[in-house]
Amino acid sequence: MSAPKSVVYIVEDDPSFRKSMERLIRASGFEVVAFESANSFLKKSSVQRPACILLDVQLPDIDGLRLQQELLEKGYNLPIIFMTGHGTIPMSVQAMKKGAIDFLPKPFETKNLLSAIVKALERDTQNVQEEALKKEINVLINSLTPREKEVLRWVISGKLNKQIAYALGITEKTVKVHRSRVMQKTKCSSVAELVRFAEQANISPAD
Amino acid sequence: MSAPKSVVYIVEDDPSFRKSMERLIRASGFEVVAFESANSFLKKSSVQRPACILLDVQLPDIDGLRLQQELLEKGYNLPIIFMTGHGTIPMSVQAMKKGAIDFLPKPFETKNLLSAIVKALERDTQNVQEEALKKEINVLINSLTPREKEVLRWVISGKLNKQIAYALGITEKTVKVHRSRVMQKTKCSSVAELVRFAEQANISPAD
DNA sequence: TAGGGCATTGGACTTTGGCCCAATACGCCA
DNA sequence: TGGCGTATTGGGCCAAAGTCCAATGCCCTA
Repeated sequence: MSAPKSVVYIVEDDPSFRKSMERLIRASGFEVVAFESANSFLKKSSVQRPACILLDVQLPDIDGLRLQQELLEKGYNLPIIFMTGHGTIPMSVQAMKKGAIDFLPKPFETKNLLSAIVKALERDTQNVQEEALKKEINVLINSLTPREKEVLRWVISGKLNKQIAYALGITEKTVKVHRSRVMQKTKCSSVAELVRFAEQANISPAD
Repeated sequence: MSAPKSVVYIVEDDPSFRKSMERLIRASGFEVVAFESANSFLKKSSVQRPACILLDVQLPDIDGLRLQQELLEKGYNLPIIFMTGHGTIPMSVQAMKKGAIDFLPKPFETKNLLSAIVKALERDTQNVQEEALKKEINVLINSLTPREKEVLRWVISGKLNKQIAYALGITEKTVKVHRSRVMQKTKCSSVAELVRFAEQANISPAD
C-alpha cells in the first residue's frame, strides 16, 4: 500500500508569482496543480486527496473569500491557505473564522508557507480518513431495514428487549430477531461496540 | 433558577477608550469589570462565569497576545475578543489560530463588537456547562476503587464477565461484584449508558 | 403468478448477567 | 490492636440475551 501523494492546488492569477510558487512547492516534494482563476479551479471535475488549496484573495472572477464560502456550502472540506498582496485584518479574521489554515500577506517567508502547507495536508489526511470511515459505516447502516434501525436506536439507549417490544408494540421474540440481525449487519459483537458504532453514524438513542 | 449574569472583562490601558467601552457594554445589559493592564487582570483572584475578555493588544506590561497564550497555558478557557489600534494581519491570524472570538481594529462598529460579545458569552456558557458536567462525572469516577476502574474499562470494551475474569486472573463471580458496584457508583443502569459515561470521562476501553 | 425481501411469532435450549445471602484475607489508620 | 475499606470467593436463584429450529402474512417485482 503506497501512500497517495499529496496535492497542492494553487489558485493565483499573477502568472509569474504562480509559477514561482509552483516551482517552490514542487521542489519541496508535493504534487502541484495550478489555476489562474477560481472558475477554472471549480471546473476541475475530480479532486485528488489528500490536498489543500493555496488561494489568492484577489482573483479576476470570484473573490478568494467567496470561493471559500462556496466550497464550504458544497461540503468540500479542503483546507485553505490564503495569500494576498492587499489584505486587511477583517479579511484575514473572516477567513480564519471560516476555518482557513493560514492567511499570508505577500511577501511571506518560504518557511511559513511550507509549514502551513504541511499543516493543511495533515489536516486533510485526517479528513480523508474520517470521511472514509463514515462512508464504510453508512454502507452498513444502509443495509439495515427500517425496523432494524428502530430497534438499534432502542438498543443503544440501553433498553431491555422487553421494553423495546412494548415500545414498538411487538413481541420480545421479534425484538430478539431484529436485534441479532443488527449485530450481524453492523459487524458488532457487543452492545458497547454498537453504541460507539451508532455514535459515529450520528444515530441518537431512542426515548 | 435565575440565570447568572454574564461578565465582560475589559483590559485596556487608554482610560478614555476604556471608559467609553465600559459605558457602551454596560448599556447593553452586561456586567463589566475593567482593568488598565494585563497584570492587574491576572491579579484578580476569582473569575465570574460565564464571561469573556475584551482585550487590547497593546498594553503597558504584557502584550495582549502574550496574555492569551498565558491564559491558555493556565487552562483558563475564557473567550477573548481583541481590539487594536495598530494591528497587523499576522497578529490577527495568530490570535484567531489560538481561538480568539474576534479581532477588531479600532475604530470598529458598535454592532460588530456587540455581536462578538454575544458570541463569546454564548461559547463561555457552553464551556461552563461542559466543565460542570465533567466535574460531576469526575466525582463519580473518583469514587471507584482501582479494581473497579479496571473492570469498567473491560466492560466498556464489550467483554464478557468470563473474559474479564480471565484477563484479571480472578473469578467471574468477583467480576460480577465489581461490575455491579461500578453500575451503582456511576449511577448507570445499562452498559450503553456506561459506555457514554466513560467516553465523557475520557476513559478508553481496555484491550 | 411465483419468488424474494421484510416483519412477525413460536418453541426449546444455553449462556450470560444481576442480585440475594455470606465469608475470608490484606493493609492501613486511629 | 480493633475496625474500616478493599479485594476476593462461594452458592443459589431468576431474568435477560443469544441461538438453533420452523412458520406465517404482506408487498413488490420479475
